[in-house]
Amino acid sequence: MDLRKLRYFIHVAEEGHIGRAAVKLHISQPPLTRQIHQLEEELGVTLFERTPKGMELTDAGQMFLVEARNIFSLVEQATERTQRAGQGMLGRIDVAIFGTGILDIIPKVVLKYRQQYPDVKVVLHTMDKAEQIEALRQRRISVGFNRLLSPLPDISSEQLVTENLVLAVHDSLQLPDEPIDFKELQKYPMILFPSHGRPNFIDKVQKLCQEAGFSPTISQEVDDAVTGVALVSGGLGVCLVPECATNLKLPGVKYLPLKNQPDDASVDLSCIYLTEDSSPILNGFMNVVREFKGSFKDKNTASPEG
Amino acid sequence: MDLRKLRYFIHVAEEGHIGRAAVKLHISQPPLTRQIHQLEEELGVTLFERTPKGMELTDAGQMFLVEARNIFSLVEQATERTQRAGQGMLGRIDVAIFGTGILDIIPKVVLKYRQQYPDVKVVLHTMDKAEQIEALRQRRISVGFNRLLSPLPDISSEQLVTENLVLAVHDSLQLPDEPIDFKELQKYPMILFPSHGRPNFIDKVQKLCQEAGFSPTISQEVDDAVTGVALVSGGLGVCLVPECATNLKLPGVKYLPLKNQPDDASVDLSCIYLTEDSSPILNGFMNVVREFKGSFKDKNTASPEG
DNA sequence: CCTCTTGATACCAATAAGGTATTAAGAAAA
DNA sequence: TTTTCTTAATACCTTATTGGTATCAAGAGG
Repeated sequence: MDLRKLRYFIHVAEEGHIGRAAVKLHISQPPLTRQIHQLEEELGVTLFERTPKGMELTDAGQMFLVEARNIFSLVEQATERTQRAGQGMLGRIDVAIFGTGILDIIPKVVLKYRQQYPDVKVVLHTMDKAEQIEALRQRRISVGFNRLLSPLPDISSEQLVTENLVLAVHDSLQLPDEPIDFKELQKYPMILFPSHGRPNFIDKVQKLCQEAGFSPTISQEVDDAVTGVALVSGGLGVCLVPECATNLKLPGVKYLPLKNQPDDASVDLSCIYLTEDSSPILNGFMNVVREFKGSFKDKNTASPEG
Repeated sequence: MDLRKLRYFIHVAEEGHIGRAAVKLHISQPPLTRQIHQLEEELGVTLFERTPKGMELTDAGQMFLVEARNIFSLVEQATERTQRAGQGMLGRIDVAIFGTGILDIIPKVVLKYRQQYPDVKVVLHTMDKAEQIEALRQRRISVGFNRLLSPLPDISSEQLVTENLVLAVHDSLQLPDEPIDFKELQKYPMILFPSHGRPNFIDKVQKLCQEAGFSPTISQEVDDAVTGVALVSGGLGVCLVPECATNLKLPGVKYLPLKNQPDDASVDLSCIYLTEDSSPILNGFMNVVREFKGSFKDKNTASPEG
């Protein structure tokens, strides 16, 4: 079987005439006759009734015509889909997400990517830092979002944005709606997160407090920012969170900007992927990510308080 | 594009190794390398990552692998279906039916055919004699069942069975459950059918009466046997019907055998088809029809009376 | 009966596929 | 690091397949 024979067969069937089909195929009549004969012999089926007027399809020939057209349409589809996959326009990308990124930045990136690449299926996985790196190396994911990354040889990291920190406080503390001095933090019990995946945001906060000259009173360690703010809402203390967490509204919780904080009182959000991964889908995704680089502070519509 | 290249690609993808794939394909490595390159060039897509360990599919390559397998499965299916169509095992046959044949013989033939050829779709059309002949010539049907056919050059006819005639009478006539003399018919008003498609059963009955030496009293002409027997049930007269019509039970109607009837007091049921039609599906159908030839008198389980 | 059409056949030329020998390059082992 | 092994890639030749030209056989229509 041969796609050439199928193409020839379709033309002969449609023309009902070997000569005319040969003209349309830009070949001469004898080789076309031969190809049709070979096809019939290969199938063991008579596809045409030969009449003095031309070639008429048999029942089996009519069936084969339908099938041959199906095959061609599938071949076309395969070509097109493969080419689109080669351009990163079609396929699937597995993305790992973590922490407060999902409250603002990641959804925007994914939404933009889906608009630009509607035929790529985006699958999101929640993983902590260590899981992301392992999953990248095992190719279970192609890209991950994370914070506070230490450099690795096989994994590239692109910083997406740097976010200021804000303080989640409870109304009962009766704090004014204005920036709060970083040193004031020592007055309040603090909720810290996440409890695993070091070096992490807990280490960062403790380092900042040290730089500011005090040691924080730790009320509670929790797994994630949402839980932390939930505890703030419950009156268990205050909680330092990245600015994007202000999208999280909980009863009695408001977010205060900081003043007089240490210079590095901010967290980055980075995108990580295997350095050697040159797949067009990852490439397309990273191009979208790069469009967002540094643009979040401006675009961020979150009001200073919850 | 070429099915050979697709086959080669699938093997290389499955082996992940050009050398081993070449062995399985019973060719040497260099031409296989070349074919894969040609395929990639044709698609404009890199299908494999070349590593020192072998060939690893890219995302696009993985997509193409799925598509290529689909194409092959479709090619196999096309081959098989066409071959079965060539053997009359797959396809469609349009059959015309008419009159009392549908009460016994035709359903049995169709049932048997469906058992032997389960993948051929049988489409039944109700047509009178003239319509059948026109439809045959226009290829709208492949075969028709009919009675009392006059020979035609382009249409072959095979007699399927010859049926005796029986008389449908109403209980109110108080006739005994035994054969009735043909000449008795002149005593009763007769219902005749069909009113069109001459030469037909009406002509046949009138000829028989003439041979028996009387002229029938015509109570009513109707379109078909079912209507005729329905009128018998209504007490409008008696009705000569083929034996198979005894399967038709209507209130107050019983069927009496005849005695002393003219020698040709019977009707044939024939199968007609285009003489030049040599399609395997018709051939298969006619083979089933021939199995039934002459077997109906024995098999017919109809009791002498309704 | 002749002519015109059709597809089929025979033979040659062009193209494409396959084979052998060899190379370049990266990984693994010394 | 160097050597050796593996891998796919390349160059060159041979074989097979495909297409072209000329011609034929067979029906249909005038």
